Amino acid sequence: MSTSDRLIESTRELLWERGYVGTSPKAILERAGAGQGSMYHHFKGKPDLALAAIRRTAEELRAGAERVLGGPGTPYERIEAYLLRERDVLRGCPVGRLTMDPDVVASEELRAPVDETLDAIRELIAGIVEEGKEQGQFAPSLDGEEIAATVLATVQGGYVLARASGSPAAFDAGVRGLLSLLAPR
Amino acid sequence: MSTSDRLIESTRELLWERGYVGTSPKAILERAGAGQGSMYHHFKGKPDLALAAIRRTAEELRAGAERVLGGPGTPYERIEAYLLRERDVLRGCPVGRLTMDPDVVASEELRAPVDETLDAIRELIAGIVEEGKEQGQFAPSLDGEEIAATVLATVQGGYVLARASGSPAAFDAGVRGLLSLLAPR
DNA sequence: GTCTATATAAGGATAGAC
DNA sequence: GTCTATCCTTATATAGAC
Repeated sequence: MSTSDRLIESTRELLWERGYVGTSPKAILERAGAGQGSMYHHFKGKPDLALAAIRRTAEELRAGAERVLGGPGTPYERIEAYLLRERDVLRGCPVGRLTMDPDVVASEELRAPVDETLDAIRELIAGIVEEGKEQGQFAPSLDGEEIAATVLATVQGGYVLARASGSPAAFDAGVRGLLSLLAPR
Repeated sequence: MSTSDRLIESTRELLWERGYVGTSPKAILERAGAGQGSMYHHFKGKPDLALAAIRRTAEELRAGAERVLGGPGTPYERIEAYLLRERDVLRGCPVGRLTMDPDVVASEELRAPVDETLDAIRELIAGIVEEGKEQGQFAPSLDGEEIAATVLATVQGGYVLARASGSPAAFDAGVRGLLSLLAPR
């Protein structure tokens, strides 16, 4: 792995663990085993490196979600698979957590990949819900976009509850509750 | 307002805006219009002051939620009132956001009020759902604890989606989606 | 109780040698 | 491309005057 790659990977880890504000160039360099010079040679500075890291993380998250949501099964089963997917619950969402970072939200550039990723996943789910409505699996009264927002929010909020309590139980409970509401009878 | 109170209030604001990691004593002092000495006279340091601020914020949030959830109406109506309650969506939840703060989660003391508050609200909602089941307003197959987690998660995750997109729309969509799933027919 | 030094470390970046 | 040296600012805390 190139030095540039190691820098990006270290930044990704730290952004996930400590967020943008809580991540210092020094910590990144130590984790990557690189010196100051390397970082400022490959990147303009902390925001530039963070942008590269965020883009890579966002891309990965999106690809994973597309894989699960695009899998086999009925619309309900695909949403179920997404919700029950294996997750490192207590670590939270590496993309969603960035929305609590004031400097990320304040930067049009840093926020863009976060927004686009969550939006893309939302659209995917919305399409699946509409599909389920056509097939009679979901009530016609449901709105695809709204349910998609509910699904994503339950996941993102589940991380919050889990981290507050220090246990994944609350995340699982929220997901089960949502599935019980969505379940085709 | 006493100096001690001004320090706590300034800290509350900053914790909400920038989180624990992103809040410096210096910023607190400037906002409170106090000097270094005052802060270290009234509090042992940043963690101690933050604890006082978090406790006050948590207490307020809990009281507000209890007021809305304990209001008049059927179980569904009370949950609806909670979900549709006026919120400063783009600012996010002053308590929930702390779960993304590594230093808060790492501290048993700082995390406790966060956990207790969210848990208390969860229990309140769970009780209301059980009540609704008895009254036949909610399906007997629903689990109060699970639905409560879903409701809270939708709110907490709604903030994430809203902040990602820079608009409250996603929060509102998630809430409407959840209400459409919960709606007694 | 509050203020103004003062202190040590860390944050973030640049310069220039190799 | 990478390293070390250096720089200025901020973070967090202590000391001691008023």
